[in-house]
Amino acid sequence: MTAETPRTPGLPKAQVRPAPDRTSTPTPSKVDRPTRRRGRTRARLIEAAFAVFAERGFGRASIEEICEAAGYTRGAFYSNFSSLDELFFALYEHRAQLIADQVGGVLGRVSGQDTVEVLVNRVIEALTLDRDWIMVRTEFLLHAARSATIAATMTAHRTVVQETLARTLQDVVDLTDLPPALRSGASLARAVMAVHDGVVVEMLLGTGTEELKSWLRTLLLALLD
Amino acid sequence: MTAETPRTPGLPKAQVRPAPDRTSTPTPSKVDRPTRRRGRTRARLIEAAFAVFAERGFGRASIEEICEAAGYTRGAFYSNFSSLDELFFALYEHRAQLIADQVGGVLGRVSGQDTVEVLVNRVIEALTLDRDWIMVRTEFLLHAARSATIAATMTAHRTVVQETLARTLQDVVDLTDLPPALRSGASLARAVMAVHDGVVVEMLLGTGTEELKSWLRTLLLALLD
DNA sequence: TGTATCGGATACGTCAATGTATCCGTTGTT
DNA sequence: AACAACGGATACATTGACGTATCCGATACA
Repeated sequence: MTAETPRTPGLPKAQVRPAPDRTSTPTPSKVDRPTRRRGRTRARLIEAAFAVFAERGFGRASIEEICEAAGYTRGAFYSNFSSLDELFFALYEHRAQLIADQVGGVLGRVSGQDTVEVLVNRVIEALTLDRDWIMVRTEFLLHAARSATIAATMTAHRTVVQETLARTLQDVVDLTDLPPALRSGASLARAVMAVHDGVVVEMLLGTGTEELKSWLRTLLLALLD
Repeated sequence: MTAETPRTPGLPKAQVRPAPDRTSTPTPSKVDRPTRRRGRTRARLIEAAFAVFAERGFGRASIEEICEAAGYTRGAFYSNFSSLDELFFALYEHRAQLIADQVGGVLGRVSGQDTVEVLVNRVIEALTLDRDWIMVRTEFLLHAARSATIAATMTAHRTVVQETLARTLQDVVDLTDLPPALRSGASLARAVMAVHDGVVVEMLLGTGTEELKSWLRTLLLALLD
C-alpha cells in the first residue's frame, strides 16, 4: 500500500543463476547478464535507501521502510539483497563511485600553469558538500571502524579520490614553500582530504554550505599558500 | 544472570520526588539531593553504555545489553532513564565534560613566551585521540545532525573547548604571519578543531595513534608556522 | 501464440526487545 | 529497633521487524 512511484515492471533478459548449461551459445550476447527489471529494482531500492538512511539513520531504518519508500514490498528486497548491511554496502559503493567520477571530472586534466588560488577553487568545486551524502558516509565510516573489510573498501575509494587530488596538487608543490613532510602531491592530497573531513563536521552541526565553502577556502589557502 | 560486577547496593539519602512538603527543613542539607545508590547506578550504567556503544554502535545496542554489562537488570535502567536516547545524551555530556576538563588542564595557564612548535605540541597533547570516544562522539554527531536541540548541545561543548584553545593560540597570532581570516585566537581554534576532526577520520579507518599524532603535528605546523 | 522461468507480492511463523506493573530487599530516619 | 520510602528485580504483555515458503503475474524465447 501507499505505493505510487514505480509499480511499473521492466523488461528482463537473462540472469545470473546456475547457467542452464548452454553448450551451444544461442545468441552470443546473453551469457550471464542480469535482467533489466532486476537492475531497475535494485537501483530504486538503493536510491530509496539513500533517502531513508539520510533521514532516519542506518540504525533506525527498517527494511520495510526502505521498500515502502521505493514502492516495493520486502519480497523485492530479499530477492535482491540478503541483508540491510549488504544494501548499505551497495549504496556506499554506488555513491562513492559517483563522487569519484565527479572529482575526476572537475579535476580531470590539469591545466598547466594555474595560481594556487585557482587550483584551490577547483578543488573546492570538486569536493562534495551534500549533507545527505555526508551523513550516510559518516554512518559508513562508523561501520568501517568496526570491520576491517569495510574499512578496506572505504580506504580504497578514498585512495582513488586522493590520487586524483594528488595529480592536481602536484603543481602546488613547486609554487609555494611547504614543510618537507608536505612536499608531495600525495601528502598534500591527504592534507586536503583531512581538512575537508574536518570542515564537514560543522555541516552536520548546522553550518550552511556557502559559509562552509568559504571556510574551507580559507583553510586550504592558509595551508597551501 | 551473568552479573558479576556491582550487585552491591549503595546508600540512599534523599530524592527528587514531589517533595513531601517539608515546611520546616529538618536537616538543612537534604533538600533534593539524589540518593547515593542512585548516583552509582547511573554512573555504572553510563560507563557500561560507553563500552557497549563503542563496541556495537548505538544502533545495534539494546537496553538489556547495556544493563547486563553494568550488572543490572532493565528495572534499574527504567528507574534512571526513560529511553536509550536519554542515556546516550547523559553519556555524551559526561564524557564531553571530561574532555573539556582535560583540555583545560593541559592548556590551563598560558606560559607566556613559547615557540609555535611548543604550543602545537601542547595542543596535540591536549586533544583526545581515544578511539572509543571518537566513535561514540561520531555517533552523537549523527544524532545532532538530525536534531537541532542535540546539535546545540554538541556545539556548546565544542565552544568550551574552542575557547580554551583560542586563549592558548592567541599567542600564535603574533608569532607568525597568517592570512587575515585566521588572525584571531578564535578562528585559529576553529581551524585546529577542523584539522583534528579531519585527522580523526583516519583513526576510524585504522591508522594508529602515534602515526596520527605525527600527522596532526605536521598539519598544524604547516598551518600555524 | 504458447510456455518455462523469473521477479516480486503475499502470508505466515518466530523472536528479540520494549515498557509497565508489581514486588521485595535495602537504606536512612526517628 | 521499627518503619517508611526508595531502588532495583521480576514477571508479563505487546509489538515491530525479520526471514522464509509459497504464489502469481509478467517476460523472453521458441
